[in-house]
Amino acid sequence: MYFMARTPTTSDAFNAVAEPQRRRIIDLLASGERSVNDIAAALKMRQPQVSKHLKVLREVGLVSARGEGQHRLYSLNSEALRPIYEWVSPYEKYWRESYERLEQLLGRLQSQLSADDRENPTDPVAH
Amino acid sequence: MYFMARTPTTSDAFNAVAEPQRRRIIDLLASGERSVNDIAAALKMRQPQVSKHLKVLREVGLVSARGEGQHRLYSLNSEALRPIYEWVSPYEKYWRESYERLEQLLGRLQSQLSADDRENPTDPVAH
DNA sequence: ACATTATATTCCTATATGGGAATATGTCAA
DNA sequence: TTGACATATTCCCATATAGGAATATAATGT
Repeated sequence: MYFMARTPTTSDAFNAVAEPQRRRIIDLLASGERSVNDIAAALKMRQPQVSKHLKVLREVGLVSARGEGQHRLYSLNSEALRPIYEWVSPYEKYWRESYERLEQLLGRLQSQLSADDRENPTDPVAH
Repeated sequence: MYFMARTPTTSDAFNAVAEPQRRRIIDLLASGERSVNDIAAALKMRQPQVSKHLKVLREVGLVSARGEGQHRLYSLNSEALRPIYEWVSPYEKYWRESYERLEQLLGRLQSQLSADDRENPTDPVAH
């Protein structure tokens, strides 16, 4: 294939959850099974749009539908989020480490300041 | 605005990392600063494409460039991945829980089987 | 000034959206 | 069968790609 445009949303979970509305749907389904109209009402979306998003989510295995009856109950398959978690979670330690460095620095600055205060105290309520 | 097409890749980190090549760039930068050509060589990509991807990553704050000189050294700002981590990590417990349930079930099945064996032993090597 | 090297930008094009609107399909109940 | 309701699909359209190729811009060394 000569032309490779933007990766389709159905190519993997990363692309599927890039769309904010689909993340809202996933978040809603985390609390349990829901019908299409339930989802549409809860998220204030139109039914066809919800159906279309659910189709994308189904194609990447993020949700599955139970019951071919009048209502179709969609449920979350959180396992499909695993590749995202496994890719991103190793990075968590980086910002946690830099936060801890900041905390330590702040602690050192504070003890430095109180040492200065004892040597050269200033009146907290200047008149 | 009347028409809202697919969310731009520069709208947030979710959309930026949906592209696999950009994830490769991020993974490479995790090991330290790199110049554009370094990245292109390491990942076997063409330089203009790398520059374009870096532009997207810059616009969402995922990388920053140091030095306006001949070489520009790009470095990762992992903090920008935090929204992704914070969105996805609560789901980790779901599949861990279902894994633990499977493990427990397997354990119960195994002890059940050994109990059956003691009551009704079978020859492991039937001739 | 000039060549060299590094990086960024522009133009091109096939593809893929996502929402609105309308419609089709499917299922149940009387 | 005929409604009534739930869900899926189709068409439209403006927007946004991502890579290839060529070119522009920028900084450095001699």
